[in-house]
This record gives sequence, structure tokens and C-alpha cells, in this order.
Amino acid sequence: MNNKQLADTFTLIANLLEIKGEIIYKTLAYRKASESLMGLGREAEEYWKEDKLEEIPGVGKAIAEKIDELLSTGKLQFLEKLKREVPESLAGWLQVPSLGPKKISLIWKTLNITTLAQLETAAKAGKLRDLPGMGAKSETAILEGIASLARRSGRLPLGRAYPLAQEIIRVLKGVKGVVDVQPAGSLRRMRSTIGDLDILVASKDSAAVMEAFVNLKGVERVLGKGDTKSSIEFFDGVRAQIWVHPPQEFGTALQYATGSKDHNVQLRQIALDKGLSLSDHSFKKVKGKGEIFCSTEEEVYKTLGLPWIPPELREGRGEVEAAKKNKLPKLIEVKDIKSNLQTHSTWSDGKLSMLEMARAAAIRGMKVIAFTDHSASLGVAGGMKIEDHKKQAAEIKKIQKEFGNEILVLHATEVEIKADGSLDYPDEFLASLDLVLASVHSSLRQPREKITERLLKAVRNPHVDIIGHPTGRELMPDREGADIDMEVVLQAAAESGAAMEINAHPSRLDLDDAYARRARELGVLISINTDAHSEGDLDMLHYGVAIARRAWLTKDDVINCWSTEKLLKWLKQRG
DNA sequence: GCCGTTTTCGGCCCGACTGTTTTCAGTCG
Repeated sequence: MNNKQLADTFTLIANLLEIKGEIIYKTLAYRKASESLMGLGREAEEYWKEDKLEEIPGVGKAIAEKIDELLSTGKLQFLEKLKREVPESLAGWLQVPSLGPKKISLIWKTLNITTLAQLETAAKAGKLRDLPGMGAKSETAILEGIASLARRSGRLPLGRAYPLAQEIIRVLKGVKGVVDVQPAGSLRRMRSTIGDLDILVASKDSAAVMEAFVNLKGVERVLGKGDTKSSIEFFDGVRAQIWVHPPQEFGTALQYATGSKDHNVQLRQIALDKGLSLSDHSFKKVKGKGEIFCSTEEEVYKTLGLPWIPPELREGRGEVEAAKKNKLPKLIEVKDIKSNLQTHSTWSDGKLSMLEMARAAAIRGMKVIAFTDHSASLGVAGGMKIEDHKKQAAEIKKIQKEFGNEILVLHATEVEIKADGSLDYPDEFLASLDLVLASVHSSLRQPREKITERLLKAVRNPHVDIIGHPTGRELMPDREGADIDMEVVLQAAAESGAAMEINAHPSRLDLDDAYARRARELGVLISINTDAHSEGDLDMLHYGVAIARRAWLTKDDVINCWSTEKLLKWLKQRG
């Protein structure tokens, strides 16, 4: 049982307990454990083998025992019993906007219905409006909620959320009286998937901002509109909300709205230790009168005696402790990246010729570009036969002359790691290339042991320099990655010296931040590449850098930040 | 149910907004 399955189990428990009416802090504990497992970067199973489950944040005695039972037997008596008390299908109702645990429990117990379809039928028949505390409007809200749920498809990938947010921000910046507009929430923390879009506006005239917001293009309905907060839903089910604060309290407001919840809890505790109560409006003295306003986040952190903490780190994963000791990492930035070591040209499935792509990369400040066109067995992507490489090498020689020192073009490959773990090209040929990136694209559903073994073979092949998008996961469309024992693979990479990729394309973002952080802990080199198939893809680099920042990476951890000389020396050494 | 450099017990954020309400409950972030 992997971390995701464990996390899903604890989320289900939290949902069912909430509907059952268990005290809120118990359900919060299960949710926290679930989130912690998702962000762990190592399999809980390894903690289990070492008898160290309780070292996982948010896991205490009771949850450790449950993980133990799940890993030993694959089942959990506690959950089985809970499901007999609260029908599992009710947990899905929590996804319906406007429905929370109290109303779900009320509807379930009074009308004795348990499925979403029954709920919809009951609402349409007008059976909900007579329940205590409900009326015609709540009934309509539930019907709209069910419809909206059908339109939405889970969390929003960062690659969709980010451009949409930029557009909203652009429009709001044009509203009269607006001083500043910033993304907040998981969007500002650059999580690979986003719940709703959170945006913060600094302005004294909130009415004008709210008016512009609810009239944005593509708004399907207005979910709420007030003086300080409004929220809307777009036709595709995506939701956005804004808060408007006066400029003098923008710092506390932005800090508050950025989260994460865990991070904010820790900051508020530090504030309390200093006799201050921190809210989105200000710091208030706990005893007596007095209020401190912060127009910038820097002032908020300074008031707490801390250096400013980059939003990508604010996940409650040790960043506050590091800030206290003044040991925050100097995070990598987009401008540190000097090379792009996975790109595709018309030699396989790329849209541009090598000349066009190299030029586009040079314009974006790259000093090195590697063409990693697909290898023969990936037929759907026009994989290259070995004999084609001679012609490609000749073309590279030719275009290199045109570029001179402007950009160095490397002759490389994205060689297929085949289902049996062998590589698509023989070692002698791989040795002749400047750079070898190896990836899996097929048979991703192999059993854990088998697919892990495939990756291990590639990691240990001395000619392989980089493992491309290691898990094969996709976010657009949503496709889970292969069931890989990443800890074993990362340890092997630490030994062999092969780099692991953070694929910057927003449809991949693979490795994710949890694995990348673990990689750094183990001393594994990281390579951030755009996997560009078109010119526009080259501009996706910042997504990969964001994941790296979430993983606490500095420019020293990433081979794309090396000088050309250092990179070439490394490649030569590896053979 | 978790957690602890004052605590092994008593906290764990709390305010905005909506709807059904005569003063509040539920949802949401």
C-alpha cells in the first residue's frame, strides 16, 4: 500500500467522522496525517519497516497503529466499522459546494437517502426545503452544487490555474483605485494542483473591484459578493475568489491568504509568544491596546523576528524552524538556469527544426540546448532509428557554426527504457552521444517491483546521464504515475551519479516537490528541463523552477545552473 | 487524534458571508 492509498484512506476516515459528528479536531488530525503522507517523499512503508512511523509529522500512536494494520493486512477494522455506521457514499456529498457535514447528516437521517442521485431527486422534488434550517434557496444551492460538481474535474492543474489567474490579475489591476493584486493560496505557493483560485487586492474602493470581478468574462454565476470577499464560478466549474483589503494591511492579508494553514498556525504561535495576535488585518496586542499594521509581508515576518519566507516553502515542513535559525535555503531562480537538456525537434515529434528551436532557446538566455529526440521504439512519437542520427549529427555541426558561442547544441537522445528494462539503443551507440536522457513512456502499469527494476537498470547504466520525468505521471489529463519505489531509485541515483529530472512541462511536473526534496537530501543531482516540443513550451520553465523551489533546491543542486565547462566535464566523465 | 525548549492536559484560527433567521447555524477558506 503506497502513500497515496494510505492518505486516501485517512481522508475517507476524516470525512466519515465529520458526518458522524465526531469532534472537529479528531477529523483534522486525520486530514493532517493524510496531507503529511502525500508530502512525505518517502514511502511510509519504509518508516514502518524501521518502526519509526511516529516520526511522520501528524502521525501519533493511534494513526501509527492504523498504518501498521493497513500495511500488514491491507484492511482496517476501524474503517470497516465506521462504514457500517456512516454510509461511504455520503463522503462524496462533501464535494458538493454548500453541503457540509451538518446538512449531510440531517438529510441522510431524516430522508434516509445515501447516494448523490437520490439527493438530486429529493432536491428536485422539493423535499429538502422543509428540513429545519433549510429553505428553497438552500435547495437550489444544492442542485447547483451538484451540477457544478459534474462540470468540475477535481483539482485544477497549475498549468491551467496560473494563466487564468494572470488574466484575472491583469484585469483587476486596471480597476480604478487598485494599488496591488497578487495571487494567494496554493496558487502562490505553486502547488502542482490548485483547489480554487485565490486572489488578493489592495484597494480602498472595494465596491469597484468587486463589480469588475463578478463581471469577468466567462463567469457562470456569482457565489457570493460582499465588501471584503467575493467568489465566482466560471462556466467550466473553475472557482475564483478575491479578498479586498486596504493597502496598509495588505502584508498581513497576503500572508494570511497565502497559507498554508500549517504555516500560519506556526506563525500565529510565534506571535502569541510575543504577546501579539496575528490576523489578516493586523497584529493586535493581547493585553491592553495597540495594533501593528503591515503593508508588506516582509514587515509581517520582521515583526515575528523572522526573515521573509518564500511562499513555495510555506507548507509547514520545517521552514519556520529554518527561518528561526536563519538557515533558509537560497532558492533557485529562473535566471539561474543556463541549459535546456530535454527538447524535441522535427527529427521526432517536435514542431520546430533544430535551428528554430535552438534560436528560440538562445533568445531566452540558454547557453546550452540538448536535442533529445525520441528513440526508435516510441513509434507514436516518430522515434529515430540509429542511422538517422548520423544525419542529425551533421545538421547539428552545421547549425553550430551559425550560432558560434551564442549557444552550444548537444547531440542527445531521449532513449526509451523498454518494458524489459533494456534501453532502446546499444551502449556503444549511447557512448557516442553528447548526452543521454532515459525515460519510460510505456508499460507504466507494471507491478512495482518490475517497473522499479526497469528504472534501476537505467540509473545504473553508466551512459545514462539523466532520468526523464521519472514517474511518468500526467496532470493534464490526469494520469497517475507508475508505482515506483522511488526511495530505492533515488538511492541508486545518489550512488551512480545520474541526475533525476524535474520535467517543467505543466502537464507533467515530474519529479514532484516531495520526491525532489528527498532527492536533495540524498545528494542526488537534479535537472530541470522544459521537454519543449514547440517554442511556447520553452516558456514553461518557471513551473519546473517552482517545483524545485518547493523542494528547497538551490542552484547548486541543479545541473542546468552549471557553467558550460562544468556541464561538459561532467558529461565527459560519465561517458 | 496530535502535540510539547513554559504544558503529558488542554489547546487546536476565526471572521466573512449566506440563508433562514428574530439572534443564529452552517459553510468556507
